[in-house]
Amino acid sequence: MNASATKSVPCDFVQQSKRDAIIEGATEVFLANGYGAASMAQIAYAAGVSKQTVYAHFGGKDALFEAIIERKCAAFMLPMTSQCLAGEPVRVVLQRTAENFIEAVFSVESMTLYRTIIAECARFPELAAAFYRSGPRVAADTLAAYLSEFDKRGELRVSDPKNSAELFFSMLRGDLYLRRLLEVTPDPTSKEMVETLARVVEVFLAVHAPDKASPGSTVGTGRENCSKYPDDGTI
Amino acid sequence: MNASATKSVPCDFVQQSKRDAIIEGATEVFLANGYGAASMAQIAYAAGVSKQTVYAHFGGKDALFEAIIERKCAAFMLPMTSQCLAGEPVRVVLQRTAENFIEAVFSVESMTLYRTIIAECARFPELAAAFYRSGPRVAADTLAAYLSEFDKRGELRVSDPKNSAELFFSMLRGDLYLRRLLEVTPDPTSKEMVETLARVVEVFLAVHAPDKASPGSTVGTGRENCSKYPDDGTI
DNA sequence: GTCTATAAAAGGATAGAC
DNA sequence: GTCTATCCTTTTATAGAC
Repeated sequence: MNASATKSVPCDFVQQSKRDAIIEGATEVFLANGYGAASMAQIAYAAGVSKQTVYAHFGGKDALFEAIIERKCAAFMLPMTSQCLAGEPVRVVLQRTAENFIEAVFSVESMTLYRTIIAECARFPELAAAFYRSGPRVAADTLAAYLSEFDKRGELRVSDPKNSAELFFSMLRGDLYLRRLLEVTPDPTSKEMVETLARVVEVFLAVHAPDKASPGSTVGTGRENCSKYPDDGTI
Repeated sequence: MNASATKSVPCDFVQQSKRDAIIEGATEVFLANGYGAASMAQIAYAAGVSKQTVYAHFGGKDALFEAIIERKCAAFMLPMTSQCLAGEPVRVVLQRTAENFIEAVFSVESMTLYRTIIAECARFPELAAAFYRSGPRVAADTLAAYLSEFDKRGELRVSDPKNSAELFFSMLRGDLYLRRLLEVTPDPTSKEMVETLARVVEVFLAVHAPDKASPGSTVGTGRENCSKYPDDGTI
């Protein structure tokens, strides 16, 4: 009946639990500064707790970083997977997929997460793998499944759905993604992104039109001797 | 006549100068560990000099890092620019450009440089910009110039050479680049890269065939209402 | 110019009180 | 569980001898 319970927090406008506060603060600090430049003192301050509380909950800096990044990776593709496009016509599927992809991938938060993971992929290889699986991989697999359907129904000609899906997302990233990742001016405008998106959809549809040969098949028209390497299939 | 000269190095199998040794050692350590995890002591040891010598030559860690990365950026695109392709037929230009690009960009050294720059692009924004200008930008501009020529001669239909060049390199990077950047298994094989390269050239040629509408032009076939956003050209 | 030795600070992790 | 105070290591940067 009294307030002597060990786990209740009397003041309720603050964080529900210290643990959540730590997660929030650590996310902010790690994504802003990267792993190396983020200090435990800084994280504790941002969370409004003492350093020792951070250690009590997460053990150490490495474990905390892994928990934070894994959490972010899991939430990364929500905009992509929240919408079911089954039954929609080809163009709608491509357009919406592209929009969802851009929304998920071009956001400031995603770019920061991506930079952080790349920066630490030597020290935390498992995080990089988790990111790849929960992000680009699931996006490509999802689109590939749609493409297979369209191929079966004869609405597209897609001999290798996985490859074609990857091609779609590669085109979508394009130079805009690089510029945004490196924070190079001029930063891509919303107009540029919409134009790129539209062009990518058009190119993709043109390449996979049902009456054409699929890009997966080898087209043998004059491909001889263009390489500077010997013709043994390697580089 | 004696060895009292202040600048000569009697033993000639070692580095010609301490400065070169520092550059070499710092490059190695910075690219292996990143900016934060690299220590000046480590760099001095790798260079075979004392810490103070490093400070005497470069002033501090920041200035040393900038010098090292700028140097690497300048040398980054040598494989791409060392070969002149003027006068070659379309397919040869595309194939060679793609091979040179992959050679320059997929090398272990390039990937490491790229990771390091991304990791520090908040702290050293000018380095990121220098990388972009000396790498992706010059590659796209070079290809765009060739594409303009082919368009004039009627061998391709390229309404926006810059955009098409960027599309070409975007397709070329593709999922393979992402996997290599994140060091995700399975690492792309040489065979995969050659196949991707061939497919990209085919797709690019198909999309820019002289008898077809260029992907830059808006194709008005059924593009209405596919977006989930209002139709005002923004996201 | 180059080295050895040292100063000065910051960061990760822990001990012990409550 | 949480906090304050502290330990120990590492790191950047500099002083002074040769």
